[in-house]
Amino acid sequence: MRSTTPHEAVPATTPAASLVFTTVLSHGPLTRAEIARRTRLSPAAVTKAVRPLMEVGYLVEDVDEGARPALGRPANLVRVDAGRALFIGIKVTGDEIIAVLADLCCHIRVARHVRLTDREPAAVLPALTALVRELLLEADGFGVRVRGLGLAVSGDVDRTDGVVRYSPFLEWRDIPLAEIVGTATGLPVTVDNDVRALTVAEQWFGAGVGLSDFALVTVGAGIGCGLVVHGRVVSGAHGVAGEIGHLSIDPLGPPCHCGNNGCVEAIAADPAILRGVREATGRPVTTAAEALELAHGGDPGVREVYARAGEAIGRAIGSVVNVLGPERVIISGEGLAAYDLFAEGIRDAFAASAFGTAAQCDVMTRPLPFEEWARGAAATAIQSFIGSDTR
Amino acid sequence: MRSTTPHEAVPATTPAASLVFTTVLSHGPLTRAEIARRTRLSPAAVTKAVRPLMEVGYLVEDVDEGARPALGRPANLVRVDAGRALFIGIKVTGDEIIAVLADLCCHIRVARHVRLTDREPAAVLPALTALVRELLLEADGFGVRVRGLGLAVSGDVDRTDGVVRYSPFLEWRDIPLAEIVGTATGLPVTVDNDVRALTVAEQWFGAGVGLSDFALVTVGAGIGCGLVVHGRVVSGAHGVAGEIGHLSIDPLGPPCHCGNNGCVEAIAADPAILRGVREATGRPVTTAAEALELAHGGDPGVREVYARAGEAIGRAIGSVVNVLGPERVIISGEGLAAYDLFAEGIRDAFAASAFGTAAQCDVMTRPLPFEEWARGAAATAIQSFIGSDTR
DNA sequence: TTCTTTCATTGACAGCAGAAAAGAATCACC
DNA sequence: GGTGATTCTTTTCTGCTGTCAATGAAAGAA
Repeated sequence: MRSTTPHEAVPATTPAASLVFTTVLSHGPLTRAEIARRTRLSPAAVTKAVRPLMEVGYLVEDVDEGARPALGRPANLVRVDAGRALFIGIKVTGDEIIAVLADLCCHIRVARHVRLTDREPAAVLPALTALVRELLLEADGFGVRVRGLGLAVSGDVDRTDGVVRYSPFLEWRDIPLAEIVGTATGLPVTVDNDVRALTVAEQWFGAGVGLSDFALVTVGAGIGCGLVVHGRVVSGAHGVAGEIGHLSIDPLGPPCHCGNNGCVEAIAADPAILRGVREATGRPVTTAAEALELAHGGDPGVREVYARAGEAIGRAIGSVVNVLGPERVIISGEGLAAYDLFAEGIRDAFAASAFGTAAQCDVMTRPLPFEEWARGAAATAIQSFIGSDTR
Repeated sequence: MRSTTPHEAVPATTPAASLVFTTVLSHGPLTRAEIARRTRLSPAAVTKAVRPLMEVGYLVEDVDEGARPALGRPANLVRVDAGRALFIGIKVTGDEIIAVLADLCCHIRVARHVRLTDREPAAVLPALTALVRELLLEADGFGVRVRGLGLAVSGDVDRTDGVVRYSPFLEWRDIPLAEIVGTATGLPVTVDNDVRALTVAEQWFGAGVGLSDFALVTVGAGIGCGLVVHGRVVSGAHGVAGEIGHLSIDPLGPPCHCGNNGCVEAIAADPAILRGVREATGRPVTTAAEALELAHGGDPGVREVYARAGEAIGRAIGSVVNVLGPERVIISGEGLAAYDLFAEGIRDAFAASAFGTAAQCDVMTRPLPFEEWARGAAATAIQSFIGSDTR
């Protein structure tokens, strides 16, 4: 969360103001009285927090007369003026850069992406800054300033100083990304791990709103997991957390690149599924779409591969639930396209492995458009802009 | 954390005072300047927080002139007057009650235990209150008041309202323990799960001091795990967390009473080890001590049983470390008596299953005297007395 | 002795949030 | 159409907390 340039008009200066702002941001239009109840602040404190935020335009009175009480004076709704500020979110993968321009409510206004031929920082960074400049022009078109830039990178990322410690896909080591991009663009930059960024988006604007403990499981090229405990995203003492992809499910299972056998990723990630499908059918299947087609065509061997994958995911979720007891698990990721094939395996394996009341945990799915990763990056920028406490 | 009676002289009334007090409590004698640095309060704030605490006697000036700076005015050390308050901690198991009288620094002054013949609440509660009265008399002997009573019970315990939801060992359901014992004894009562209580003790007075993320793994009749994330003990949305005993290590492993196969508890808990030893030797071994003797006698089959158990524990720890990335894992519990037999299995399995930098996690052991569980209960009472923020 | 360094305290001050009360806007009822 | 009840919102006042800046205190160094 390094800000390379000071931003002039931070919406929330005091803890109470920040609390009020984030409450309105996450819980839609609210009356002042409702804000007071939710935040446990006094009504007076809410009034005093809301006023300056309205003066600078981040909050507005909602004209819509939605919920009036059965009795008494009608309440005035307060909501965030989404268009008051814009943010850029960027996800850098090994072969492309996805960028979005998002508003204060993290709604995507513009999405762009460019393919990469070279993953060297020297090649990626110019493409990245060019993309940022493009989106800054778009923002000018809206007549709104961009107040922050969030970057999401897979791997070991130190969010506090904005350094990419090691990203296996990009083959980057110790790149001070926040500093580089900050000086190149003049924007306040946040850098975070991609799954954590997605978790932030879910926590503030998605299915994690209002929950203090939940897990986000992503299924796709890899198996990832973002965790929110006590209302805060878990980073781990050494920058690693949520590594459920390398939970070992079956000591006799297929070998994993990590050196173990039967890791979730070695059973349920795209490459593992493709290999399974090739072995089952003998055909040279190379894309997830092809494999999916075969499965939906009814090939029992292929369906069995997906069923096993679902079971592995379900057991991994069961492990997370047993360890942390979250309120909800959100399953997302590109692999969700095959969810109908996973579903039964996940459900059964989860039910079998979750212990006691932990099984009451709500397991749900959530589709993930490809710009969602970049939206997660934008969410971290918004979070930083608001000055929320992420210690 | 229900207090049934208000306590008259809470040491810390303001957040800053509570912070200062807990800092001094955990980090031994400190100079005011050092407190200011650690808490990031201003020196003035420290002075103003310390004074009232000294006036009521919870903090005292330490006469020992320990660390004087190389230059400048020598610093005065401040420390907690351990003897200024006493607390009772009680662990209730299926067949006995263990109780300790502990001072403010959670040092045990007196320990008692009584055996139980009946685990019905109607039989246990009178024995419990009698034990409390005994310890209150002991406290009178010290001339110090008992300021709180902590109870630790295994199973699903709601610490916020002090209700035992379900304790399998005791066969208790929905017992409002805090209320009952509070009215019977007139003391402020806290009730918590036993492993969480032990975790609190470790966090405040043990190997977890100063760490914001660590795990405590207990090995014995069962396999338990207490977690501290973001500086707070994890309770789980449904009151269940740290259930690593039912992580499934091997789908083909021995059946577990939870319905799954190959749970850690079905491999590494005392009953599983005893069964394994019986199968390996054909002898009617019924106690952990006997099994241990056979193993130390060199029986290779028995040693193999312990080695497998160690491996299961190591893999469970690996799972926790992969998911949460704690700074440290503390292994404790009665089963530690066999640690020499577990050690290699734990070490190897942990090293194999921990992914990436998570493997840097410090895994250590800590012996656990039988009163330690009761000490944990006392720690929760101290925490509640101090008014620490455990939300 | 005088300066430097560090620790500790003091008093003034600013800011935040709560309490209480007043004002505002509506409905229900007579 | 008044009047009262009810709920939302704001205002004013007040207390508390923690920071700031200045001061005092206690050593060693020059």
